[in-house]
Parts: sequence; C-alpha cells; structure tokens
Amino acid sequence: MRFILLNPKLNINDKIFLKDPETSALGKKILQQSILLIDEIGFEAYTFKKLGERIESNESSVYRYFENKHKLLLYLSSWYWSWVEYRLVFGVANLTTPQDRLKIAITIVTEDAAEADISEHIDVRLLKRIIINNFMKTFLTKEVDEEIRSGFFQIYTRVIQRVTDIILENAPKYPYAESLASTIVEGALHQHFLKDHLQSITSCNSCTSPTDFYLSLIDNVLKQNV
Amino acid sequence: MRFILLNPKLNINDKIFLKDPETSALGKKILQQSILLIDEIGFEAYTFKKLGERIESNESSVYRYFENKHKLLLYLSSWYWSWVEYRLVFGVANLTTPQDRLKIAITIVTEDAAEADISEHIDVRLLKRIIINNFMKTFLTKEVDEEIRSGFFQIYTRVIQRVTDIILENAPKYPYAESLASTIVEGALHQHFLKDHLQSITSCNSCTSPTDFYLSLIDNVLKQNV
DNA sequence: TGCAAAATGATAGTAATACTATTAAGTTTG
DNA sequence: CAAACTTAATAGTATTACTATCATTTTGCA
Repeated sequence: MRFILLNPKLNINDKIFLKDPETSALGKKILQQSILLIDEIGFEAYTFKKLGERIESNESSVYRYFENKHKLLLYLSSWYWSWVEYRLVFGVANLTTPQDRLKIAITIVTEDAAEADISEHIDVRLLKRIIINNFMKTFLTKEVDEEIRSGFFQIYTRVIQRVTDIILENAPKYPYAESLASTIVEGALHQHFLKDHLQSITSCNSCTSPTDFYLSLIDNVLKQNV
Repeated sequence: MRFILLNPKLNINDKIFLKDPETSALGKKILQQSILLIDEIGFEAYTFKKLGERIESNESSVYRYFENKHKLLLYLSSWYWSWVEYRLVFGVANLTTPQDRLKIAITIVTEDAAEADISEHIDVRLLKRIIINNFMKTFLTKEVDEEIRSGFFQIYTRVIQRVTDIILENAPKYPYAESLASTIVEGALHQHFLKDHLQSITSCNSCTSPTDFYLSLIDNVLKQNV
C-alpha cells in the first residue's frame, strides 16, 4: 500500500510489456488474476486463453499487454524485486551502524512476505510464492544474454548490488562480496522452496527460517573478514 | 570412463524411463544426441521430433524410451548427480582428516567439469552445462511433490546428505549443516551461470572460481563453529 | 453533447507441440 | 526358422501460442 503510494513509477523496463498494465483496469485485472491463476495451476499450465476466460475477457486482449507469458513473468518478477528494493532502501535508510544495516538488509531479502503486504491489485504473499517457484525460469533460457542486455534484470541486479555494498561496508576487504550477495538472495528463494517440498536437505522448518540461517552465515563470514 | 566401468548399474529410478536407454544402441544415441541438441538449441526448443530427425530415427521411437522431455531431463540430471556422487565417494574415501575430506568434497561439488570426463556416449562437459542451465527446472514444477515421493530426486538428495555429513564431521554442533550443503551445491550451479551471463553480480571470473568462493565460505563458517 | 480515436471482445485461422495409435519392416534369439 | 521384440513410418488428435480481422464499447476532448 505505502509501496504503491510512494512508487507511482514502478520503473519496470518498458520493453517487457506492449502496454503498461498499471495504466488500465483491464491491465490491473490481468496482473491480479495472473498471480492467482499461476499460483493455482502453475506457470507451465497457465495460458493467456485460460486467463482470458477467468477475467471474463479475451485471449486477444491479454496479448495487447504482453507478447507472451514469459514477458508477463518478467513483469511480475520486476514488480517483486522493485518491492524488495523499496523495502531495502527504506529499511536501512535511518540505520547508522554498518552491522545494523547488514542485519536488516539480509532479513529483508530472505524473510517471508508478511501478511499485511497486500497492495490494491497485487497480493504480495502469493507473488512471493510465484517468485520462489518460478523466478529462476526467467533466467534459464536461451535468450538470457539478449534479455540482460535489454535491461530486463536491472532491478534484480540492483538489489544484489545494494546488498553487496552493505556487505563491503562491513568487510571492505572481503573478496567475494558479489557472490555472497547473489548466493544469499537466490539461495533464500531456494531454501524457502526446500522448506515447502524437500525438508530432508534443508535446516529450515517451522522453528528455523532461511533468515536465521543466512544471518548466522553472514555473521560467520564477517567475523573472519573484518 | 572409469565411472561407467565401475557403475554398470547407474541406479537411476526406473520410473523415470519407459525403457532403459543404456540397454540399446538407439537408447544411447538418444542420450548422446539429446545432450548435443539441448545444448545447441536450449531445452525449451528441444523436441522429440527434432531429436528423431537428428538421430535418423523417429519421434515415436524416442517415446518408447521416455514419456516426455521432462522425464528425459530427469534422467540426465540423475546421471549427472550419480556421476558427482561417484566422484565424491571415491574422492574422500582415502582421506583421513575431516578437514581434507571437506575440502575435497566442496571442490568436487563446485568445480568445473574437467575436459577428460567424457564417457562413451555422454559428454560430461556438455552435460554439466545442461545441468547449470536446466537442473532447477526439474524441481520447479507443480508435480514436484509427487516426483519427490516417487524418488526422482533421490540421487541428488543423497549427494547433499553426504556433503551435510562431512560438514558435521568438521563442526558437529553447527545447526545449519543441511542448508549450508544445499546452498553450496545449488549455489555453485548458479555462480557458474552468473559467471557466464551476469558477471556484475558474481565475484567469479577467469581468476576466481565458484570453488574458491565456497572453500573460503566453508572455512569461515567452520572457524566459528568448531 | 457528439464524434473520432482508442480499447476491448469475438471469431477465425495457422503452425507447432505433444502426444497416441496403427501397421509394416527389420532383427534377435530360442 | 518362427515367434517375439524392436524400430520406422505415417496418420491423427487436442492443445498451445500466437496473428489477423472486424465489430462493439468506452473515452476523451472540441
């Protein structure tokens, strides 16, 4: 809610969409119902035709907003990382010690979506689940280099860079700050996934969260790299 | 080569295939040429029809070995993790100190495929690239719980558990051994991917490898958790 | 208010995908 | 050498991932 109010410009790369879905009622419905539908049936089974039926509109209308469902997923991903970035920037803004800033930063990029985080048409809790289950698929394609060049992953990389910078504030000589940041951000999604599906290879459960694990990890690294 | 000789039974869950591809010339051709074709055009564009043409056989013949391309990818993944497990088991077998065992284990699960690792019909170097680009897709489906129950990810989870055990040998009281192991194994694939496509968010490049990063990481963790 | 432009909805059509079924030909092996 | 099995070839179906066209509705601004 606050997020939307303070971010009228979401800053999503405009090559991702044909027509900005935030500018019309139908567009918002497409976003909202896509999230519900992808969460229900999975991204593979999700089609624009099924979405069209669900929103009592038409396949062809959806195609006027997004070229294909991959672009729509890129849009949702950008929205999600934009939301993380917002919370990251404001979360650390008033903190003075590097240690506090790092602790909050790691918490924000690894924690569960809180229940209250529901903006008008985007259910962030469901969106986070979609990101956990699908974000890697936006990367793992033959077209990834082209799409990186087009700036489709800019917001995501900016989030990683912000975390990297905060790590370096704490340990200026640590030589693997970028890899540690990307490992934590991507790894947290993976740990959430394992917690839901493959408990035997994660230490995370109802008592221990990915955030606990990564806070401990970063603490161990920093103590060795002051 | 040695791997194939010492592993006549690859131990791949037999619900993954309809007919074991290792038992016929056509089956081996399917594996070999699938690896080449997926590497060339990507898993999304890869179809059994294209494969059929390429091996001068027929779509319908391929379907007698695998229900669909997802199962084939599961097969290739199992083959890969089986190969990692083999190297892991033999790599640490004669090492007496926990420290050495851990160092070698982390190296094996994070390093590049060496050029020499080419068995008869499987080019392990290409296979590794396919795993980097596609392994997460085998997980990220609506059917994952069912497939885990069917044992399709058994070899992978066994690899993670072996790494977990070796971590615990070194730090018996460390509370996040499973998560650390899964973060390293999955994260190493991701770091290899970033090194190839998104250098700005990884510290890995031609001088620094994912192995360097994770060896340093595990060293930091252990020094804090003796 | 009224008309032009824009947005949406409905239908149809195409090429490719992901299969299944059938049958014929070739190969193996007991 | 015949039965059993494997493979090859063809055809066919339902679904997907679009594109094109046109009619209808909504809007925005003169």
